[in-house]
Amino acid sequence: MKAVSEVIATDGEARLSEVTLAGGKFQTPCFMPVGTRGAVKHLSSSDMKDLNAEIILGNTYHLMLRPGSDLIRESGGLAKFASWDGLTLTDSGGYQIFSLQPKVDDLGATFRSIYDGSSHHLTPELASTTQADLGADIQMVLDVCSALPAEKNILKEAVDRTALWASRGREAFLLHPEAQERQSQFGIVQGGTDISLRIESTQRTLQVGFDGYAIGGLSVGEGRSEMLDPVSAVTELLPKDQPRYFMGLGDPAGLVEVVGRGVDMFDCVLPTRLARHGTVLTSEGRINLRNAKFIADERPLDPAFENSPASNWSRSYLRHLLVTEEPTAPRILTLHNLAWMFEFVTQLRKSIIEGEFQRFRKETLEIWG
RNA sequence: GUGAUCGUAGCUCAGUUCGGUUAGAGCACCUGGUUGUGGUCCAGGAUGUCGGGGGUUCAAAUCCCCUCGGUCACC
Repeated sequence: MKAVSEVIATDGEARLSEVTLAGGKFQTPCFMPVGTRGAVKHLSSSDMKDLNAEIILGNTYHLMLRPGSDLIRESGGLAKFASWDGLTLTDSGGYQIFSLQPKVDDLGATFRSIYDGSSHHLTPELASTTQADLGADIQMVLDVCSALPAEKNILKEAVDRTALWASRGREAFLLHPEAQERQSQFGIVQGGTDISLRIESTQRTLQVGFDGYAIGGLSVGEGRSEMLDPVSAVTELLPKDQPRYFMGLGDPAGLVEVVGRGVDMFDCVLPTRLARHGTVLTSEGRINLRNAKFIADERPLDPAFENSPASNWSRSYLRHLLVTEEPTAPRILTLHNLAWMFEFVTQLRKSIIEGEFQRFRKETLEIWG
C-alpha cells in the first residue's frame, strides 16, 4: 500500500512528518538501524525496543541464503521470527550488486553464495517475491548501484537497468495481492552524481509509480559536496505526500544536509560498525576508544549524553573490554552509538518544529563537517 | 659435571651454510579510515646493546676465542 507522509512541520525544505504504513506509523526524519541477517549485530529485539527503535532493516540476499525466505514466511515473517513488534524494511540485495560485484545482465544478477559457494540468480521479480515472503512492512525494488566515481556511460547503463528492473519488480509486486495489503514497495533512484541522470532516473521511477521513493547510489565514495546537488535534484521532483529515503547514509553532517534537502528516512551501518571497532559517537565528535589517551579516563563515553545506556561505565573500563576483545564491549558501544543516533534525530526533529533547523544544522556541521 | 642445542623488536621467528645496501616478517603496540554490513578490512607509524666481551677483516647478526643465560639428554 502507498506509504503516506503527513507533513506536520517544515523549516525550509526540512520536514517533520508522520508516515503511515499498513503495519503502523512512524515519525520522520527517521534513522533505521541495519540488522542484515535478522538482528542488529550484538543486540536483540528487546534491546531495540529499549532503544525506542522504530524500523529495523533486514537484507534479502543474506536472508534468502540463510535461513531461506520460505522458513521466514512460515515463521510469520521477519518481525515475528525475531520477536520484534516494531516495523521492518528489507533491502532488495541491490547493495550486494555493488559490494559483492556479481555478474549482472538485463535479466538479473548471478551471485555466488558467501556461505557455500552455490550460485543464485536474483532477478527483480525474485527480489520482490522473496521480500513478500520475508514480509517486512517495506520492501525495496532491486536496483543497480554503481561505485563512484564512474563514467557517465556506466551510470547511464545503471539508470537504464534500474528502470527496467523497476517496472518488472513493481509488476511482480502488483501480482501479489497479500503482499500489497501488508507491504509498501519503494522505488530507487540512481544516476550517481550526474544531475541530468538523476532527473531522468527520478522521472522514470515516478513513471512506474511506487509506494515511496529512495535515493540510492550515493555515499559510495564521492565527497559530501558532490552528493548534495543530486539529492536536491531528486527531492524537488518527488511527491510531498510520500516518504523519501536516502539509502546508506548515517553520519551526522550528511544527515542534516540531506534533511535540509527534504529527505525523511535513513539507514546506515556506520554507527554499529564504528561501535564494533571502537569508535564512539559523542556530542563533541567521534572518539576512538582504542586510543591510549583513554586508558585511565574515568569519564563516561559522552558526558553530555546522560541517558546513554553506557553512562554507567568509564571510558577506561570500556576501552579495557574493547582491547581485550570481551564480547560485552561491542555490545555496549553499539547500544551507545545507536542511542546517540536516536537522540540526535530526536533533537533534529525538535529543531524543525521549533524553526531552529538552520541553527541545528550549523552546529552539527561545526562538529561533524 | 659431560655433551648437544638455542639466544635477533614486547611475543613467535626469518636471516648465519658461503661475511657485503639503512637487519626483516607476522602478531602485539601507536595513528587514521570504514556509510542500502561477507563478524571485518584497508592505509600509515614507532620499535633493536642481533645475550655480553674480545679478536680477524675494508666490512661481522654471520667467522674465531672467552663468557653469561635458557632447554634437552646422559652422569
